Amino acid sequence: VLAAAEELSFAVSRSASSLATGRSGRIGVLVSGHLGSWFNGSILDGIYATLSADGLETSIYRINDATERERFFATLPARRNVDALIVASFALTAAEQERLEDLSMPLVYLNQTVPGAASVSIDDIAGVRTGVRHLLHLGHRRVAFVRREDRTGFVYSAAQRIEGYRAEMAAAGLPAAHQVVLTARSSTDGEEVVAQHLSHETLPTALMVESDELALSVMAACWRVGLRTPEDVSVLGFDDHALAVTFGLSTIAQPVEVLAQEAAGLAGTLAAGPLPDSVPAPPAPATAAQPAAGPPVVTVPTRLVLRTSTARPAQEPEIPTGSGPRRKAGRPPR
Amino acid sequence: VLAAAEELSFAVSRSASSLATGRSGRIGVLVSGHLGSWFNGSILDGIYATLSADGLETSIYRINDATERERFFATLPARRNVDALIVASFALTAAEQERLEDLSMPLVYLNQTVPGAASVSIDDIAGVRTGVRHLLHLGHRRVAFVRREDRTGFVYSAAQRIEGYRAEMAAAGLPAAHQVVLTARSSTDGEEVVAQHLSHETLPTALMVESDELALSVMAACWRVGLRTPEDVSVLGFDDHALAVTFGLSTIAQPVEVLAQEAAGLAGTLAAGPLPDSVPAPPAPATAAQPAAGPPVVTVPTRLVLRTSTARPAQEPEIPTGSGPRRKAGRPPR
DNA sequence: CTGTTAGCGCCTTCAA
DNA sequence: TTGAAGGCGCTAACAG
Repeated sequence: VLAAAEELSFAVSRSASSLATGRSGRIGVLVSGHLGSWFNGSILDGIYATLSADGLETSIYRINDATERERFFATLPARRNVDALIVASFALTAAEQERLEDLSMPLVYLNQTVPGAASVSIDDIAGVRTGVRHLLHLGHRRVAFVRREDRTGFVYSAAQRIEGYRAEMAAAGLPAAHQVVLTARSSTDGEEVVAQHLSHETLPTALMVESDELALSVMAACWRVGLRTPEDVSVLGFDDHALAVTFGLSTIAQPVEVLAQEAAGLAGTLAAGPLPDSVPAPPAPATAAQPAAGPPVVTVPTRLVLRTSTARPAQEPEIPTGSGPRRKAGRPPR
Repeated sequence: VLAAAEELSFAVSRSASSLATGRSGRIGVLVSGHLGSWFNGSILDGIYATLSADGLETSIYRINDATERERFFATLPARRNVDALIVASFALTAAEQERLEDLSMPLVYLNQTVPGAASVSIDDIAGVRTGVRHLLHLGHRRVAFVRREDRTGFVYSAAQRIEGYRAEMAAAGLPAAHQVVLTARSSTDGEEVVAQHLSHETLPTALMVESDELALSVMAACWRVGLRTPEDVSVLGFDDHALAVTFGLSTIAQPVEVLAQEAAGLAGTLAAGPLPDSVPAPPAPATAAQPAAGPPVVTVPTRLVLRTSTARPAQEPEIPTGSGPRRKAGRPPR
């Protein structure tokens, strides 16, 4: 009997087994934007890898614009079709978060912390602070931050990164007046950034860029007009995009594989837990004992990766680095 | 009644409906390698977009190594879990193709033509021929081809591209002796390519590179050693990677969105056709009339996209371009 | 045209 | 330990 099954390479129908067991063996991933973008692609790959190792499938829910966003939260297509949902998208509104609660299935937020919900994220602000600190320690004082305009109403955790810049600059005694923010309209808008950079009264010597994609575009635009990196300007990115290594871009690495693995593992575990009541549960009585520990909130560390786009500024800084012996100026190490 | 359903944002269970109807509303996509790679990501995005417009879901089957490859074809997990399969991976062996036939579900090959099967692909060879022709018309004679070593037993349609180079060079009266092939070990191995390039007795003036990813790596390596593009060497890529525009890489554009859309549309249509017999059909009698037309085989055109990495060679070519009046040498147009 | 019912394929429970 | 049966939620066929 088994031999025959083997012979015909019988595969169980997930539909039928799901109907019988009440679980679909599927984890949903809510993403926004292009699936082929560096972040989405990497996250998807990591999630797929760890889920498939557990025999689970990955279901994608992609939201590209306001209409799709509205419809997703109106119809909640994930309901009863996945066992858990990983939210790896823009920042949700409170109303949207509540709506997802209605799903009565485990939720895992990725790069987005929600009170009372499981999440796994990096610390965007700490990451940027590390990056800016690195530039300051190299001797830079005129450090600009390069950000990207918010797109169509979608806010990402990356939008917080500028706060890390502000905080670290302020901590170094370089408050608002010394801070310079350059703004790109899109991630490929390096030209505009260089234009703003070159228009500034006192040329920044280093650029902390919100994302690698934008940083690469900025570097390319620099080179086009003859600005060398790091000789004329240091450029530091954020993400560790696949092509950062190709172009020698120093960056704050965001460990997407770890992020994805943690989120997927968590989602898988939670999904394997007790089945949610099929009938909408009545509001929990106020007397119910609170669960001892809240849902897991994991933060994975970022890491500064030095390549060849950052170095000490060409001129000796006017302000000494601070404590420690004053070092002799030398050629920045390659 | 309907109001109540609306209220609770009821969503049908795909599992149950699939069990009842015999169709899962799901299309499988077989891919290999990293889901976040430019090609996989773009294809997935396009497929997802057109499928979801038809209310279909996308199921990913990713094969990363020989073990996974073997297991996929042994267990055929797609069986009974998707309504059609899009094969967007390495070139399948004849045995593997036959195995997929066992699934008795519609198959659509993407960038891979299989006799008797539906497929949608670009013409890799014609694409490269166009690219090489462009370089020859610019006046280049010492045109090298840059390829990537086969990885672990996975052969991709891109491996044929070198044939386009050979053919076009030969057609231009530049046979084997004039042809130069540089080989990279990986897509990020530009250094090695430039090393080989600079070691060659007579320096090629143009490089036709198998893929944009590799071309970007080659350009970066060129710049690192002071070789300018296109002044010192023209570089032409293949794909139209998202970052090609950022770095001004001229390229043969492969319209992935179209590819994906066609494949998904085809798969959706075929999946909507008659249900396959659930009992394995007996071998068709030899007398059965052949269906009039074979399955659809669509070829989508590639397109030369000129940016700033290709130009006329610095020196006047030794051999005149051929027919037509000899033009005066001038600065290559930017 | 609306209301009822059988059954899709699998899992789990209960009986043998 | 092995075998038979009910039901998961939905659809389609059928009866009213």
